[in-house]
Amino acid sequence: MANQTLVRHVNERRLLTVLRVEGAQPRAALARRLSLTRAAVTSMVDDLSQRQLVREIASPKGLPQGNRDVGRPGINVGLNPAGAHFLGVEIGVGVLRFALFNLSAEVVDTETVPLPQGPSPASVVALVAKKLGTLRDQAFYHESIRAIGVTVPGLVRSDGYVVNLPILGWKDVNLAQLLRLKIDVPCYLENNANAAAFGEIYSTPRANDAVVVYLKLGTGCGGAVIVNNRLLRGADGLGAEFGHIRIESDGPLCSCGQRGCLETFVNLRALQRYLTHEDFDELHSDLKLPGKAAKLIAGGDTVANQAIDELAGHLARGLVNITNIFNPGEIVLGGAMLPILPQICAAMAEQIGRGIVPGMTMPVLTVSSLGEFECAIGAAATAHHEEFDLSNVDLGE
Amino acid sequence: MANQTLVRHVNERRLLTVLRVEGAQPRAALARRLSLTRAAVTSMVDDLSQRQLVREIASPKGLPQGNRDVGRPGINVGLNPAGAHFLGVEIGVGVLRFALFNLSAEVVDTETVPLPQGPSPASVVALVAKKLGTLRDQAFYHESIRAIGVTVPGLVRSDGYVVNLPILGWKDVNLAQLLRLKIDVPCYLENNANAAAFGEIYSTPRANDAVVVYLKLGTGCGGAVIVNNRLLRGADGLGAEFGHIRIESDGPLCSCGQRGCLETFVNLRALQRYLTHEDFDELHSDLKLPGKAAKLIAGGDTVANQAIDELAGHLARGLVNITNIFNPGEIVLGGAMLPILPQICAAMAEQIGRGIVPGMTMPVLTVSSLGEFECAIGAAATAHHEEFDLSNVDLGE
DNA sequence: TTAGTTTGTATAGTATCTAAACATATTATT
DNA sequence: AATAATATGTTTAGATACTATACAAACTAA
Repeated sequence: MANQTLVRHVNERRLLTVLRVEGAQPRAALARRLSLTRAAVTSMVDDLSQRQLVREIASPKGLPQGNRDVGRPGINVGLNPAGAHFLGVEIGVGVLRFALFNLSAEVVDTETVPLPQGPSPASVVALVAKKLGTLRDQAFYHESIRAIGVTVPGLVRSDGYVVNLPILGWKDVNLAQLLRLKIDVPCYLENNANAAAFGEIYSTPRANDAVVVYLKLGTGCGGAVIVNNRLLRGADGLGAEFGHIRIESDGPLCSCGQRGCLETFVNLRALQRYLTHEDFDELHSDLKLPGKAAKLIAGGDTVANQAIDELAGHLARGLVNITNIFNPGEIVLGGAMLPILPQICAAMAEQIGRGIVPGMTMPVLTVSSLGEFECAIGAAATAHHEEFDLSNVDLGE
Repeated sequence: MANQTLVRHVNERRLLTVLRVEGAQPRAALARRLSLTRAAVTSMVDDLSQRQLVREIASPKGLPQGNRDVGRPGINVGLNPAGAHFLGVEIGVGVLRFALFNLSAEVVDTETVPLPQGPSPASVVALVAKKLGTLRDQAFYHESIRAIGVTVPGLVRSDGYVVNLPILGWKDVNLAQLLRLKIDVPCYLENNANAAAFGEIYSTPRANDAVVVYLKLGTGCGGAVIVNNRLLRGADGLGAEFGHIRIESDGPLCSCGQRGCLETFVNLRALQRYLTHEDFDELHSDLKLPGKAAKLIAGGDTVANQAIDELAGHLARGLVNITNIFNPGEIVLGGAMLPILPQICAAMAEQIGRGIVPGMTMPVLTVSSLGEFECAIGAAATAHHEEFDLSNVDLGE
C-alpha cells in the first residue's frame, strides 16, 4: 500500500502515538507537533472520534501557543482509553498470567490462573479463549478487545511455531495457528523476554532513537534489544540469546551443550550456589530466593553481599560484551531476581565502565518497572503496537 | 512530511530500488511488482525520465505477463546509469581510495592516492574536493555527482565527529562539517567496517529481512550488522565492536585496556605470531602476510595450516557469541585477511555449528566479494542509499 | 469596548492514487 | 488474410487527503 490512504494511516498512527506518549492536547498543538495544518488534524480527529479512539476532554483547559494566556483556548483532544483493549497473556511454568491494556497502554486488569504440569497447547488456548469470553461478557469490554498478545518462555519462530519448549513439554507447536482458530481477533506471538522488554519501553516511552538492551534474570538469562522502538530479530526470529554468551573457556555445562555460558553463572540456581556454597538441582530453583537474599542484604549479611558481588561480577563481563556490541544508551534488568537487581546494578557499574571501548558512553543501568506481570504486560504492548503504533507502519518493500 | 508527496516519494524509491535490484522491466511488470496501477507507473516513469534517472531500453524486449508470448510487448524501463553518480572515499592509513558509483550501483572508476603520515583533516578534505573537481571536469560527470560518502578507520559519532583516530593522529575532529564547508553536495560519514558491510549488501542485494553480520579482519577486527537493509547503530552511533568481545578471562593486553579481547587473538599481528611463534610489533604488521600464508597453504605447509586453525578457533568462539546474539542468516568476512578467509571459514564451520543454541539455523559463512576497494565502495553505497534507497525513507516520528 | 491573538472549521485548490475505457501491438485461430 | 484474444501503455474521471486561505468563535489586554 502506497497510495493516499498510506498518508492518513501514517498520520493517524503518528497522532495516536503522540497522544499516548505526550497526553491530551488541543488540535492546534497536535498540528504543530505533527507538522500538519489544523484542518488536517480536525479531519483526523473527526474520524478517530467517530471510531471511539479519541475524544475531547473538557479540562484541564488547553492553553494557547507560547506562554501567554491570550487567544481562544483549545479543547484538549486525548485518547479514549476505553475505545480499544488488548489482552496480554503470559504462558509461564505452572501459571497463566493475563494483563489487559486499554488504548492508553494502561493496565486495567490482571489475573493469574494456575496451569497443570505439562499442559497441552490446546488446553492453554482454551483458557485464553475463556478469558476473552469472560471479559466480553462485561458490557464495558464487549466490543473493544482488538487484539491478543501471547508470550511463551522460549523461542518463537517468525512463522508462529514454538520450536522447543522443554519446560512445558512442547516441541514444534504451531501456536499461532491454534490461537487463530479459536480466537476471532488478531493474535501476536512473542518470546517472553522480548515482550517484557517491549512492555518496559511502552510503559515508560524512551526517545525514538533509543537503543535499549533488556535482560531477564531468573531461572535462565534471556534478553532482548530494542532499536527505533522495534525489537531486534534474527533470521529465524530468534536472537539476543544473551544467556549463551560464553564468558569462560570452561565452566558448568549449560543446557545448550556448551561450557562457560553466561547463563550458567547468572541464574537462580547459581545464586543459591553463591549463597550456600552447595549446588542444588535446577528444578528446585526457588523463585522466592531473590526476596530472601534482599532481606539478608538489608540486614547487612556478608555472605549475601558476597554472593551478589559474585553474580554481578559474572554478569558484568557479559554486559561489557553486550555493550560493546550494541552501544546501548540503557540496560534494563528484569525477571525473578527483581528484589536484588538494584544491588546487582550497583555492583556492576564500575566494572562495566572499565570494560567498554574508549569513547563509548556508559549505558544507564535501570531496573524494570513492571514487576510480576511484565511479560503479560509486554504481550499486551505487543498487540497494541501491532494495531496502533507508528513504528509498525510497513511501506511494503 | 506525511502528505501526498510522501506517497510519490515512497513509490519512487520503491521503483528505483526494484529497478536496481531486479533490472529493467516494462511498466506493466513494475505495476504488478509494486501493487500499483499501470497509470501510476506511467506517471512516475515520465517524471523520473525527465530527471534523467530512468530511460526506456529498446532490447531485450520485455515479455508480457505469464509465459505466453501473446499481447503487446512491453518496453523495458531501466535505470539510466549515468543519471547520477556517487563518490566513495576511504580515508585509510597512508592511502586515500576513491570509488565512483553510478545510479545502478556499479563501480565505474577507482583511484588510489598516497597520503602522508599523520595527514591533517583539512588536507584530506582538500584532496577529496580536488578529486570531485577532476571528475566534474569530464563532461560525463559534470552535473551528475549527487553525493559523497566518506569512511574513516574508527568511530564516527552520529553528530559527524570523528572521536578518536589514533592511527591518523585525529581526535575530536568535526569531519562532517569540514567536508560540508568545502564540498557542495551532501556528504555522509561512516565507519569503515560499517561501510564495507553496506557495500557488500548493496553490491549483492540480500532479502529485505536478511540479517547479515560483517567482520573486517585486518590489523584490527571491526564489525557491522545489517538488519532490514540498514546498519545497526548504537546510542553514540557506535556499536558492533566485535573486536572487543572478551573470549578469554586472560590474554594479551588489548588497546582498549582489557585482556582477552577477540581482537588480540584475531588480527595480522596474531597471525604472524601463530605462523612464526614470535611476537612482532603491531606497527610492523605485514599487509601482505595473508597472501603469503595462502601460498604456503596451497603448498600444503603444515605450520601455516596450524596457524589458520589456531586463528579460526579463536574467531569461531567470538562468532558463536555473535551468532547467538544476532541469529544472522549470513556472516560475511572481509578485510586484509582476504586471501586466507576461505580457509578460515572452512576451519570454523563445525565449531560454530556446535556452539550455537539449539533450534537456531547455522549462518552461512561467506567471503566479501569487493576486495581492496570495499570501504570506498561501501562509502559510495552509503551515499547512494541516503539519496535513493527505499529503506531510508523517514516517516518523521 | 476595541484590538489582538489563537483555535477550530469551511472552502477551494493540489497532488497522486485507482478504476475504467481505449488505442496499440503482438500472437493465435479461423 | 481476417478476426479474436491478450497484454501494454495512455487517457480521463473520480476518490482521498493534504495545503492554503478565509473566517467565525473565544479568549486576554489595553
